[in-house]
Amino acid sequence: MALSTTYNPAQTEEKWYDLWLQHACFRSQPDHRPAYSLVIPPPNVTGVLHLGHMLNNTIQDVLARKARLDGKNVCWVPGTDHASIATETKVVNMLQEQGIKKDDIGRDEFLRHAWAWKEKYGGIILHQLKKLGASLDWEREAFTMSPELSGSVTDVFIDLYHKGYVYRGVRMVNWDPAGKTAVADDEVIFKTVASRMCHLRYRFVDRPDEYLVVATVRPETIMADRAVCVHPDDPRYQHLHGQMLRIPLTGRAIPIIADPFVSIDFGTGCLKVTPAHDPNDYVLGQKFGLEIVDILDDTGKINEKSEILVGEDRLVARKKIINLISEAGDLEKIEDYQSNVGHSERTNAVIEPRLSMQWFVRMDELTRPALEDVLSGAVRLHPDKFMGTYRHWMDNVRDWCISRQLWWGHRIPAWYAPDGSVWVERTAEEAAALSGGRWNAADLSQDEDVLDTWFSSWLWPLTVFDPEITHKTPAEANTDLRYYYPTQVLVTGPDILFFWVARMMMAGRIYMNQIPFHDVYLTGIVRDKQGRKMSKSLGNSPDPLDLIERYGADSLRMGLLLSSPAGNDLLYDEALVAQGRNFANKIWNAFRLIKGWQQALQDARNPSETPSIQGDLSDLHPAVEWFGHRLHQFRLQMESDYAKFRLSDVAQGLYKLIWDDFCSWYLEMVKPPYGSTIEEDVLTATRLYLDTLLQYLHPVMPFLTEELWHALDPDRQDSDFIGLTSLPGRVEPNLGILHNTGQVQEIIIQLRNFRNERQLSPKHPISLWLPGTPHLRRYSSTIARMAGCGSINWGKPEQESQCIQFLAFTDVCYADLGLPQNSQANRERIQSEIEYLEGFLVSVQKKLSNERFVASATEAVLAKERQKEADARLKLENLRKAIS
RNA sequence: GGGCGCAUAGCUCAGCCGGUUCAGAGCAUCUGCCUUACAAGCAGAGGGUCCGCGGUUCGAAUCCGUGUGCGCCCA
Repeated sequence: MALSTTYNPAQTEEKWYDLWLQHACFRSQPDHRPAYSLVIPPPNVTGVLHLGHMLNNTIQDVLARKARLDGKNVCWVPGTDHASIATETKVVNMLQEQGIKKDDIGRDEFLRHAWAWKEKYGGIILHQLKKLGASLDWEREAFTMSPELSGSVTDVFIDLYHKGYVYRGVRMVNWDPAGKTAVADDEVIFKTVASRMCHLRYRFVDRPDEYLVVATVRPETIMADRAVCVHPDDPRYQHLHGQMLRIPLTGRAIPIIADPFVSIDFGTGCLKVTPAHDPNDYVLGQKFGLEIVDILDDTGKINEKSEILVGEDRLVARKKIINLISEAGDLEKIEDYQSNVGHSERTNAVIEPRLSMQWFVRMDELTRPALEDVLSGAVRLHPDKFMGTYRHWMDNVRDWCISRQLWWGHRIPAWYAPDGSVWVERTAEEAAALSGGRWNAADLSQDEDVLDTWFSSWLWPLTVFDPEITHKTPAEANTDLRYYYPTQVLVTGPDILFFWVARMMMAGRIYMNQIPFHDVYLTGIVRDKQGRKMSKSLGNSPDPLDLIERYGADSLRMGLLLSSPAGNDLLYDEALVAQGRNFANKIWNAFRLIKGWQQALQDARNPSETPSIQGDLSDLHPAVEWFGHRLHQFRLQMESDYAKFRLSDVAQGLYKLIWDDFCSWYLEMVKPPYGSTIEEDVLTATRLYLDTLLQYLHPVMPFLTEELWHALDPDRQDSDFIGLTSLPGRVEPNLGILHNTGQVQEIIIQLRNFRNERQLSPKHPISLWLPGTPHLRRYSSTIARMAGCGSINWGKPEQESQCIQFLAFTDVCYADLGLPQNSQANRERIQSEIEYLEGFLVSVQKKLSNERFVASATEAVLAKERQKEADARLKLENLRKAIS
């Protein structure tokens, strides 16, 4: 059977994923093994699969598969998020295309449409992750609005209400006049917009010829002004405190107040205070007991309280009022101005700060443990540079507005009686009961609003395991939750560190009195080569499924991982995926080579049945012994990288271990001379090494490794899986052996270099003189073959002047290139090396003779310096001997 | 305006507790190779005043201050 020279991922990937599912490889149930659990950040049901998902889920899959190889009971929970506002917008738009308006069909009918939409499109993005190889436990798939999870959201609202954490109050919220809903702070996008700064004259009540000039970009709100504020230290206005001004047009009298909030040098130093329409003004209003007058309705139109321009949209009113003020002679001037204006993430409407009755969660007490868990290291952020930002946010957190004027979501379980009293319970009946018989269920009407989506997803790591935990004590948690909680690690983006991660920590403390995860791995954002975010409108986002089809999932995973240290943005370039593909191909060809050796051996005689090495390892090719220790050494490094979540280093390490150490060195070293077959024990060792490499690589490239692991040993059945094997124990490498082979490599590299410099053909024979150390003698035929040496001799050549000398570590070697030797040039080369070493030696000795250095440096540093000194001395001695 | 972070080879980055055989990796570039696994490959090479300035230190890419530039979050 001739194997293709290139690896074909398409043929293998689907086969293995199906087999993995058939044999429930990713299924997890509590047992005696240690648990390793992680919950997927649930993608929105409206989401479109993009490279960010690929990166995020590759990382999770790598961690999950590595934990399986470590013998852990791995449970990776899949699921989706109902994404209240995004989904509602989508469904509204869909209905609009059919000529249906949300308000015409009513809540129940609308929700029927929404559920139908969710059933049709909701799971697509999640299940596309199968193509990536994601080892999720599909039997645990969850949805934030499933009956079970919805029940817990309602419970939490009721519970926190009765505990006093949830309250209803008038607050300044971000009002989206197009969506007619309050939106959260994080759903507001600030854009720089060209606007106009209007300087208006506010005339004094008792002397209409005099006025103060107030600068504002929102002249349409002057009717709601209730004061003009100046800085108490501003000398221009100090004598005016307490005097009265008239608002232009309406003529209403308002006081001049003084507060240090106002910046003296901004505008004219006079700030109009509009408590109903600006968050800062609201605070001032509270402080000074100002009346709150809201002149906008919920669609952003001016209402009757304004007295003028009633019914106009606020943006239209702004233009009109400028003319009116100008006609009244109260317009001082207009300047162009750049202002930051909040826009709704969903509708793009200009956000209005607006006072309204909303539900809130009091945050002060809840943030404290969530902050302490991070500061104490109970929850570790990777990379930890985000701790500063995290702390700042937690120290300045405001109460959380959790009500949304939408239908798609968890409806707030609050019931209003005709007298306006509120009863918070699951059903109208329970609410009536709570009222102590004052009201019947029929008297009560439920709150029209739904809860913020984060108010459900903050329960995610709890309720995917036990949806009833919210009305139980931690000790009463079900087996799953007790076994899997806290989860090991959460992989998500830093942009939702607060909105989601911090809140999960709060919920975890409340309901399990435990952190929800030990580690938080924050991924970067995938950007294009120019550093721009991937976006649909730019069209710079490649289709991940198309990439998988063309390059294979393994290649995509490897490519993404190679270039994405934790927390750093990833500048995506298709060349990365191609690099992954080339790597897959490299391994494939290494496999072909070994398979070829095996075939040749089989043709010659029957290979042994059991893959175990018969003789003493040291009798075999020295490279066999070396690579074993190289694997041990790598293993320790890999474990340390995993422990520090340095997955990019894991991937890079594997890349170099396989490409350089295994393919370029090991396989070339043990390659049998042309025409002869390989030694059986060497072949066996090589197959075992490849087996181990496949195991190490499996978390990163699951499909390829599964395929080759089976192909390498025909005894393996379709029901055996590399992902279910266990990594071997860790062994300390023998550094002496690694050092010795390193010297061999050094010699070969130097000779290749001489050859390249002089443009000598690989066939051009070189004679070599090496120190007769045992390891060099064992490697002599290998060196001869790999460096293209006709002969290898020991010691010093007789015809020294014919040769060039070079250092391999501390030993001097001689090579006769068979060319007329320019001994002068050679001498100079050695001489300059000696000079460098002498300089180096002096600097080391200076250090070692410096009392302050010896006194303050650690023992390890001192030992290192002494070793440097000894090495340099030895080299110098050898070099001087060589040219004397 | 406030807070946080970043600035190392053409590009993307690594350099942990300060110690000079550590200035490194991958990619890209250049040179030579169709060498019996792989041209999606093989063998080599070049390339950096570690953003500027000042300080601490026996010693600074690494610590401190400051300036500049960039990014993110908040107002």
